Amino acid sequence: MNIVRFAPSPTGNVHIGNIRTAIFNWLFARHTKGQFLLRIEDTDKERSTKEAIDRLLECMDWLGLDHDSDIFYQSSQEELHIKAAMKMLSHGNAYSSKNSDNSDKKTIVFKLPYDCSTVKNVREVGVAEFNIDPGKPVRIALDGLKFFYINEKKKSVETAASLAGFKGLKVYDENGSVVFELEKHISEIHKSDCAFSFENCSKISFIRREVFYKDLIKGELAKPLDTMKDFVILRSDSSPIFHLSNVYDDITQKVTHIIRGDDHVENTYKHLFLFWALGADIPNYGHMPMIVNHQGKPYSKRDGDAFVGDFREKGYLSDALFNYLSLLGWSPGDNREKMTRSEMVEAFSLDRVKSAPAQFDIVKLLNINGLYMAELQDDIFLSLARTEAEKQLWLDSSLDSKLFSDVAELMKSRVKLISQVADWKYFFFDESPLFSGTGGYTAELNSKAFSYDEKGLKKAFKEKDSTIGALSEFMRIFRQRSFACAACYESSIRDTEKELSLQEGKLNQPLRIVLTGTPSGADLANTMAILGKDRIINRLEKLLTIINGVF
RNA sequence: GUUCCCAUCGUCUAGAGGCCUAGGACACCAGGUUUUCAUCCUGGUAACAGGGGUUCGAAUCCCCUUGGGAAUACCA
Repeated sequence: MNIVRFAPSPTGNVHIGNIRTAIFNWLFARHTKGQFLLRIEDTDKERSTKEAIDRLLECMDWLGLDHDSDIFYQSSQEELHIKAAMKMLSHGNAYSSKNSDNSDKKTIVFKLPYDCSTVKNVREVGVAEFNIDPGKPVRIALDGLKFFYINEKKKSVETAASLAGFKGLKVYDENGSVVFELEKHISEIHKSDCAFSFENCSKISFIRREVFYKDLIKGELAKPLDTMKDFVILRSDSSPIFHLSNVYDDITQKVTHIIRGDDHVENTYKHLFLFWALGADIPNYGHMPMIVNHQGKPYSKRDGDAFVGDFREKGYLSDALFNYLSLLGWSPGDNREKMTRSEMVEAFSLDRVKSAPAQFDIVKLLNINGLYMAELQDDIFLSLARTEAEKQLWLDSSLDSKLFSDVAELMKSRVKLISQVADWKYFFFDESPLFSGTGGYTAELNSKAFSYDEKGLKKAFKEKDSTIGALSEFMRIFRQRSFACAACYESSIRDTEKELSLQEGKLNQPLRIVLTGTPSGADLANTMAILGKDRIINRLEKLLTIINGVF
C-alpha cells in the first residue's frame, strides 16, 4: 500500500505552495487507495507555534484534506533521532566536528561513505581531472578535500567537497609525479582524523561517482559526489537537523512515496545516503514544480497575500481553490478543468505532473470560483451570503430575512466571489454620503451608506436638464400608482417614456443610477420591486434635490 | 563560482516523430441575446525562446546559446 505524508513545519501561515503539495499528496493517496499521513515538523522550537498548527489544521479541514491515522509530531521523536545519530557516529558513518568558534561544543556530521559498494544509488561515471592552482594548497582531511582549480577562464576557483567524491584520488606535483594517493591513506584518515596538505600541485585525478535516482515527475536525476559535502545532522546543542529527522520519520512512518516541492531535490541526494546509513530502502520520490507569483518569482512564506487562510477570508469556495490549485502543474490530459473531487481523484497521476513552474493567476481562480458559485444550491448560497453580510458589519441580524432572500435570489447569478455581497448595500440602506451634502465622493463613507458611482452619474445626466425633467415627470406618474408586481414598475417607466415621447429604455440608466448608485446591476424592474414604492420616491426626491449641486 | 532543474498563446495547459494549418480554458477584442449590467451564445487576436543537428518528416529526440529558477546553513 502506498503511504504518503504532508510534513509542514508550523512556523507561520500555510501558503498556497505548501497546501498544493498537500493536495497532490492527498490526490495521490486517494487515487491509489493508499494512506495520507500528516506529520508536523515542529523541531524548530523557537519558531513553531500552537497557533500555526491550529491554523494549518483549519485550512486542511476547510479544503477537505483529511488525513489517515493520528497526527505525528516530529518533536516527539527527538530522542530517537539523537540515538540514530550516535549510532551512525559509532558505526563510522559520521564524525564529530569542532565548532568554528573554538568553543568545546561539537556537531555530529554525516560522512558521505567513501566505500559506496553497498550503496545502490551510487555509480561511477569515469575519471575526472582538475588542473590545480600551484600557488594554493591542496588539503585532505576527514572533513573533506579542499583545493583551488583553474577553470576555463583561467581563474582560480576554490572548491571543497566530501572525501567520498574523490575515489582513487591522486595528487600530482608540478613535475607530474604522484605525491598522494587517497586509497592508501583513507583508513588512516578515518581513524585518526589526520590531515595532509600539499603545495605546488599541478593536477588531481579521481574516479567520479554520482548519486542518482528516478524521480516520478522529473525522470532520472543525478549529482556528482565531488560536488557534495558532508553535512551536519546533530547541532552542537545535540538537537537533530531537518535531514536526519525527516528521513528517520519517513522510515518510521513507512512512507513509500515522498511528494514534495522542487526545492527539495538537492536534499534528496543527501537523504538517499541517510536511508542507506539507516539501513532502510529508499522510497519513491516525486518533486513537483513550484508555484510562482505574478512577477514569476517564487512564493515564499513572506508573501503575505498567498496564505490559504486569506483566500478563505476573501470568500473563495474551498472546492474552487482546491480545483484551481490542482490544475497548477497538473492536468487530467483531456480538456476538463472544472472537476469534482472524485473526478480529480480518479484522474490523478504523478506522471501527468509537469516539471515547469506555474504562475498563480488570481483571475482564473476567480473565474473558477464563479463557476462553483453558480451551481451552489439556493439555500446554501443564501446562508453564505447572509454570513458574509453580517461579517461586513453593515448588516445586523435584525434585518428582514424576506428582504435579504429576495435580494440574494435576484443577485445570485452575478456573484463570482461571496464577498461581492458588499455591493448589495443599496438594497438595505437608504443613506448615501451624496445625500448628506458633504461633498459626496470624498466624504468618508459611513459604514451604513451606499455610494454613488461618479462616472455613471455624470454619464446618465449628460443632458442634465432634460433628464431631471424626465425623472420629475416619472415621479409624478409613479406616485399615483400602486404596484403589485415587477411588471407594474416596468410599465410605469414605459408609460412615462411614452408620455414624454422618449425612446423606449431611455429612462433606464438614469433611473438605475439614481436608485442604486451604480450603472450595473440586476434587472431594473425586479430591483425596483424589492426596493418598493416609498423608498424609490424617497431616493428620487433626495437625488433630484441635490443633483444640481453635484456637477 | 559550482551543481542541478526548467522553457508551447499574456496566464494555466494539451501535445510521447506524421493525427499540428499547434487544441482547450482564463483574460482580452468584436458581434448576438438580455430595454442596463452580469450570465449565455457566436466569432476573433494570440505561442512551440534562438541556432545547429538526427530524420523522408521535429513542438516532440540530441547538442549549443539565451533566459528563468533552485541548491550550495548548527532553516525546514
